[in-house]
Amino acid sequence: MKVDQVRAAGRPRDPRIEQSALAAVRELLLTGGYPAVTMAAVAERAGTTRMALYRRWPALPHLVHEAVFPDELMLDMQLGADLATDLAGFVRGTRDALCSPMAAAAVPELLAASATWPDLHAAMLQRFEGAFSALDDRLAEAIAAGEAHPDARSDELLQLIIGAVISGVLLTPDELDDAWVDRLAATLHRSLRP
Amino acid sequence: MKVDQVRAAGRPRDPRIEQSALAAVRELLLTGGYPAVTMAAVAERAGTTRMALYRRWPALPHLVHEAVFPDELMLDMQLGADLATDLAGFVRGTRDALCSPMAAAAVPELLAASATWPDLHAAMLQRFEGAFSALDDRLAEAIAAGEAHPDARSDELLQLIIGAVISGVLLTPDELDDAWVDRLAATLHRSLRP
DNA sequence: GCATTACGATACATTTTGTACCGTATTAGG
DNA sequence: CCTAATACGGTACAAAATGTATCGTAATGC
Repeated sequence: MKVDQVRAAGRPRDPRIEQSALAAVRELLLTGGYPAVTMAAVAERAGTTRMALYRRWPALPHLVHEAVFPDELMLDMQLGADLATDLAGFVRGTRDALCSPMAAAAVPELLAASATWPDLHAAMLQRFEGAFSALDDRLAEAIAAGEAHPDARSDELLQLIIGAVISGVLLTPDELDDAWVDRLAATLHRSLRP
Repeated sequence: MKVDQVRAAGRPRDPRIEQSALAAVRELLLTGGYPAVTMAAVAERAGTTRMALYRRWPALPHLVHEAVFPDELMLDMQLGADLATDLAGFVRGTRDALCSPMAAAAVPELLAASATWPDLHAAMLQRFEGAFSALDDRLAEAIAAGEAHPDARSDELLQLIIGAVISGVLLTPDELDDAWVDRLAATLHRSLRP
């Protein structure tokens, strides 16, 4: 999958700087929230300079995004149960990914920054690709089994799940407990009935 | 409703400054997006100084919020039809309020700023109070008429509507047409069936 | 008249960003 | 070995934005 990069001439980048910078962002997010994350603060805590950061990321939101969402989302879901259980798993995974203290501190600013940097917008969407295809497969399976009505759309379902989590974390962040997850999953399940 | 303010001593504030400042924010939002809205730019376009703005609003997001959402939301909904139609009206009104060019430019930044200013968070929630109580009444009516199942919750329904619109405007802002509204309303209607 | 507040204008410190150097270090390739 | 290319740390600088302060003047209530 990963192509061999053409070995660039000149001194190679120190790989430890990238790791220490990402770690510094995570620590700053948890201790001081997004306002504490500045290029200067990250560089100082990572033991390097702002120039080394500008070489690696075009702007602060890209660095924050990579620190908070280094991989695809919701890889730990256990699908294969009945539809209601799998839906609850999707909702729980989405909530856990977007409502952790670190994500809650970063997500609103990342969403706002997406208006300025379209590539950041695309990068955030890309993190949901795996979840989306899994949801798409699971919904097709449910439709084939007669457990969901044929007009149900996985993109609309994903939009409802993500939207409920986002509006929840933005508007009522203290109420997103497991009972909330189960209620939302039950509602979505009802919306899929044939 | 409005209490007579105790007439403060000293020179009264020029009411035209407040109006011209709010108008300046709206113009700047439409022409240059949120990055173009700064205290200096607003003051210059409004024909006043930054000091006059700082006297009226504690920070820029409060000024933007008042410019974009001066009143309660969705006062133009026509309820009283069947549940499916009224749900579509709710969804359409929410979409129109949050997806206008001005709102789309301001909402993400306002949501991010809510983390810093809790009063801004409360002010945004307050704009939905009228819509929430209307939705609450309409849902209670539907439950009484047997059109919705008794466990349906209006707060969860509102969260789904707002969330779908927000995730839509953040993730796929070009697909929120009337067909999208109708599909979402139909899905929500299905989720409410007894 | 006096106290109080608003206004326009200006000034100042602070923070953050983005860019630009400099000398030094590390690598690839001739 | 020598050169080109790039990274690194350190520093410097300009620009923008925020927040606070000051000054003389204007408007209002008591």
